[in-house]
Amino acid sequence: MAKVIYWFRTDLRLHDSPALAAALDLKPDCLWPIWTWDPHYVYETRVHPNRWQFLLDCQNDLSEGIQKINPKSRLIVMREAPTTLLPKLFKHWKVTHLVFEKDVDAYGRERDEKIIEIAKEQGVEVIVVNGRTLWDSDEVVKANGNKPTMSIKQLEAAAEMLGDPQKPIPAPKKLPNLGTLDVIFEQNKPSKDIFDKNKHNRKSKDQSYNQIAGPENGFEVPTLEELGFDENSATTPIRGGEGKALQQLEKLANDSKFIMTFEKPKTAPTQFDPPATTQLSPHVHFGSIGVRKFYWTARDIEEKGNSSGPPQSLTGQLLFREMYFAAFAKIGAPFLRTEGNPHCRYVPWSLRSPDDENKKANEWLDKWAHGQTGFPWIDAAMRQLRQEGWIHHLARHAVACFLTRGGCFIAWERGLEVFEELLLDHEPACNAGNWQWLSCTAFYAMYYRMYSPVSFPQKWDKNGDYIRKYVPELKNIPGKFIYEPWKAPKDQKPADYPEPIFDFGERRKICMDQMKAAYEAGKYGTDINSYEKGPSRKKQRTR
DNA sequence: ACCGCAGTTGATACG
DNA sequence: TCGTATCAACTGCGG
Repeated sequence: MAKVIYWFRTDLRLHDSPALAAALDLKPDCLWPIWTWDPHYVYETRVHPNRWQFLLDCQNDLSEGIQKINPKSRLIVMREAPTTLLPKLFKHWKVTHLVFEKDVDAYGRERDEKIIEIAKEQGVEVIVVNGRTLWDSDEVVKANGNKPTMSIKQLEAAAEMLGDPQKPIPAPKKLPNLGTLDVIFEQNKPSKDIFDKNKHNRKSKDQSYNQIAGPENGFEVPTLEELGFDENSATTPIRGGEGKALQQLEKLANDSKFIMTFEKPKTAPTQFDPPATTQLSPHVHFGSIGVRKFYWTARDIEEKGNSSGPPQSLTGQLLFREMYFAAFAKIGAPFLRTEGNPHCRYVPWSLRSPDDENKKANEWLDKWAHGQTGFPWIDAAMRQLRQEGWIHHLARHAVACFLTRGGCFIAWERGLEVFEELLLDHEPACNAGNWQWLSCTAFYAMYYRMYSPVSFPQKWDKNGDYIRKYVPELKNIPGKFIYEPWKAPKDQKPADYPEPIFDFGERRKICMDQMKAAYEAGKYGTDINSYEKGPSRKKQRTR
């Protein structure tokens, strides 16, 4: 008689879930679909209200989806950290099995190892199933000679060895009833001195831990109000939920021309109505779309036509995600920073530490983060990001290059933190990997290829319609000045738009020279304690 | 080993 | 006003 907890994390869906299928294979007597409301996410991760809203959408939709299959079940949200909560549930609810989807995120792995150990002690069987990625990232690493995948070629070669990803499976038709929901134990509240990284976004104190089963005592999904956010704080039109995700995917599947001709570098970052790419990334992050479902939908159509294929095609984009997951899986927590990361080049950026008191650099960072640099293309992208939680991939390239090697020369980790807060699709592996790519510290090396904040966007948007939408101060400026308003004559220059923070041409040269010097020094994140005088990595390397 | 090539660019010169 | 060639000059990869 199996009594099973299915632990939902970043797999907020019923379709294409090999882990949920494994739980149902146990033919459970009862099954608890549980979400643990973890202080690590609530306080220790930067999350904008836009992303909270998306997550709550996903949870509400999932709970409804479960109830549609079995009206006597629903998503059970319990407000406590999993490492203290699950052992109590095991004991008091007489749980026999715990099932969840595999996670290779540095925090996730540590959390899951603890849980697995405790479960073993209590005689609870744990079943972990790969589902978040197309291939188990640990298997990818093994197939890559036990090394992190640092190029798309390496990922493709490893994937070739592992064979095609599994085909997606349909949602279950039946779900078991819930077991007991008696809470005959104390709630462990988050420590009082835990640092709340989201305090600046809250109107009032977070109330989500008041009761373990929520304010209605029904294990319900929390609300933005409970989290202390103003009701108008979620400004994005992009909403979550498996239902929405499947609709979006179906629309995509019916547009085979879009899929067959898709080449990421050719899509326009300035296009906004509708955007030039699928906007499925937040669903991929929260698991409201299954990555296998997405992959096979795209691949079947790519193969029927004359698609360019990976890496530029739609499936290619998912392969980049696999590459970053496998790199993170192997490198672990140091992948999220330069320090201690043997694969990340050391560059003497400004603000290498968040407490660095470089006044000018801090001012530039702040203006960059809030879309006030005086470069309309950069500001438009950063304002769209803050407002909507999503910008096109190439816009991310442009603003990331601008903050790091192509303008401000500020440490990529400072930009990563801003993206962590604002992106709906924030995925630690992809975010860190892309910041390393754009700052030319790993994955990519052509630092002399620099995005111009003036000429790059003009390839797609000569008139600057994108700027006019997101930087309303410039709505009526003539097209020939829209990317360079500082060149406009006084009477045509809007008074409420800032002057540029620097002369881009000058900064371009300074950054390029510094990057050249950093490449010649050849030091990496593991040289960080000795980088002023330590031996050059270039000379040590035997290749 | 060595060589040539290609990779999510920009500025300029040319017909 | 275009499209295209060229240079700048790093790595990983394949022949």
